[in-house]
Amino acid sequence: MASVADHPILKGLNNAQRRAVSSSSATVAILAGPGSGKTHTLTSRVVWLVDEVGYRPQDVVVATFTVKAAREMMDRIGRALGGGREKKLILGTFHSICRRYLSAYGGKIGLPKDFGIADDKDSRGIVERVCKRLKLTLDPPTARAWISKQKAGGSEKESARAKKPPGKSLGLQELQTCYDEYQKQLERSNLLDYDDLLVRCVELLRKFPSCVSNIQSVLIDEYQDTNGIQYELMKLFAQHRSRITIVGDPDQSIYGWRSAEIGNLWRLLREFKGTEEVSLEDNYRSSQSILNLSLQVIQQDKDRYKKVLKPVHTRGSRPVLRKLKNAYAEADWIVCEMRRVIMMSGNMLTHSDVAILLRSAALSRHIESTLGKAGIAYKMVGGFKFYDRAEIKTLLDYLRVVHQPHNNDALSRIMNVPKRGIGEGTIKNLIEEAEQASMSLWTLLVKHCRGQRTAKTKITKHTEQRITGGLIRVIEDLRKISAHTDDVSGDSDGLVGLIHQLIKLLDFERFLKDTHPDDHEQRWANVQEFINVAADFVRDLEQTGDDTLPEIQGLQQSVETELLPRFLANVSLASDVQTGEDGENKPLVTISTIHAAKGLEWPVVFIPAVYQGSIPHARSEDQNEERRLLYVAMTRAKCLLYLSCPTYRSNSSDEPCELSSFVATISRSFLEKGPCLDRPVMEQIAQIVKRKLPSNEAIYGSLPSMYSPEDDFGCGPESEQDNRRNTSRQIGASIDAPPAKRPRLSAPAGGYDSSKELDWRKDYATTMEQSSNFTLKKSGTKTLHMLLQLAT
DNA sequence: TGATAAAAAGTTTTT
DNA sequence: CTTTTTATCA
Repeated sequence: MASVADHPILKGLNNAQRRAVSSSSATVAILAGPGSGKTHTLTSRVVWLVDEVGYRPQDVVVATFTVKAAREMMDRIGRALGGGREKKLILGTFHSICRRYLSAYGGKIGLPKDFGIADDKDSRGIVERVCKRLKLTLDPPTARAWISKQKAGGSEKESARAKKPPGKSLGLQELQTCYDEYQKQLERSNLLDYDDLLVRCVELLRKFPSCVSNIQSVLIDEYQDTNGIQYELMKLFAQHRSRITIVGDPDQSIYGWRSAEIGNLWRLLREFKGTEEVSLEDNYRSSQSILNLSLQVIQQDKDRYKKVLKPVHTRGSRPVLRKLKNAYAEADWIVCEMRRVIMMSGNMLTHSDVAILLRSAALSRHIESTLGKAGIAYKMVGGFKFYDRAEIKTLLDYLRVVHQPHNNDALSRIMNVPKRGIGEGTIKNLIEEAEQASMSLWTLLVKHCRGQRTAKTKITKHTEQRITGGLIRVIEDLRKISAHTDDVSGDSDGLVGLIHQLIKLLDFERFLKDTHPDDHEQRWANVQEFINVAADFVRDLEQTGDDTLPEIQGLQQSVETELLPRFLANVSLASDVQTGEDGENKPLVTISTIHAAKGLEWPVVFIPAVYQGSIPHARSEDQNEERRLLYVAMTRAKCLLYLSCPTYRSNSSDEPCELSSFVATISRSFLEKGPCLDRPVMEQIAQIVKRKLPSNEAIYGSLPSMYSPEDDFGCGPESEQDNRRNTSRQIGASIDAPPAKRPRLSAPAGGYDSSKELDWRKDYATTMEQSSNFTLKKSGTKTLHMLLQLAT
């Protein structure tokens, strides 16, 4: 026993955590609030199971919900385990694990070998088409949501959720027809949508349990987010030994809209008697006052499962609820306050210690442009996706057609890109015609152009030539190249070569210049970046050999040889592109959606737009979930937490804006303005972040003279002007100059002595200059490339 | 029939 | 502020 307690992995864990990590129970449920070290505990248990219990890494399944969480976990386990053994773990998001199993064993359940993955856009397009063709009176998005719900619910009737057939039985009938037709379409294009990955994997593991006969233990992170089908998957993965470890927090369940069922927790405890429950009660993250206030928010939910949260840190300063005139003032204030905090900490805190968390990605616009103008570098997490940029999407669609010519949707999207004189109507007709003849669009086109069959849709000679020469030819040439990339070990830049060739054949740079004269450089840079991403992918795959499943005796698995399908799958399943290694040099402020911020923490957190309609969102169905969302956001903060709310909406009509009901009743518990940041306060912060606070001399010496160390935004002599919207933006450091080519350095408003400004502004100058391109461009077009520019 | 210009409408969260 | 629909012209 004593030797067990001595294992290095248990060092630095508290008693409850140790109990969870080293538990010999078959099933372990770790329930704990934010900041209690849940993920750390889970990773430690993985290490424990491998190192101490002796399971082979390839016999352990670890499932997460986001790609980011999976990467993070892989990193952490790797560090603790060493020897690169973590790479053998079956670790990833549910979706990526399922994809792996399906490509290895999908043949057993009649799945074609080279199935593709239908992303959001594909599936939306298909549903729309189906609705139109069958003349259904359905709202396509609603239908799609319904279909997804059906799939995600799981097949076991545990969830007696026959609750809402939206509307009448007629509606239900239509939905069902739409569902069937949708599936038929997917099948025809050899595609699986996100939900299908899970559904089909359940089918596989149920019919062929031997695929997972090696699995010793299954671990699930963020368990409160599992939906019906994921619960089934979990059980199926664990079907041979029933060894399951889950960690979760019902208060942080924020994926109900994705059919997550909190009930899965009780279900687990019921179905697996003798589950050891461990609760982690110590909160290592936040100051007492942040924790108290977050608790006040979440406790408004009367039905919740109550948990203990014991702060280990000092009281800290009270969170702030700031009211501003409008969203512009709000953004300006954030910049101001952020600077104040950093200055008053004598740079103990930097930009990378600050996060701005948003209910929806669209809210980032004001903030991004204000940060840009203030010359503050930032990174945006969630929201925009690199792979969604038009030019990248086009290239990807070409690649998808190369891989799967029968993917009608991808083909129809690229048919007229670059322009080949085929209009929307023509494409629609052709698809329709192919549909009638039950062949794919590709087959129809090829047949037509070879003269084996004349399409009844009119195609002029000229366009026909362009299709033959420009499209069919390109695809077929590329397919030849692709065939040579077959073995991974051989030609290592096969994939990259393929992409290069594609770009060359399309004359893509010229195409971009022609179609986007204003910002073709941007877009071309994105294309270059895309090539880099592909190269990285190839390199990573060669290094890690990741993605493969352990061999099981007596079981034939088809080996994934081709690079292209793997790359495409990776793209569909990755929400963002890895920016990791590049961005770390410059401290960047993080802007993120709340959803994407789950599991992360920052010393300083801003939550703007805390108003009715944003949190809770106007379109949300579940108030409690919205409240939990706010709770998640608030509990990301370690030391300083700021909520803010504009009094007026800033879209054309200046309607008044109502404070979120979640904080309205407790608004008196907040400070109205940023706290005083004197020495004692800063020392508490230093203690929480475990850094050393610079001396008073160092802090105050570098302060601009006459600098007011208070949060007096909007109270100074300038405040009169703030009433006009356009001038209200000038607080952010650089904008009171007339519009210049490059943001000019000038004194912030508010009556400081501008002659002393130079010293402290020097730090910002470099980023400011580099960021000029990004502030002057339309703000929607920020790209990875720009971030890289900022970073280097 | 397709491309271009002008007008209109639309914005949650992720795999 | 942007994407999608509609009208007009070639």
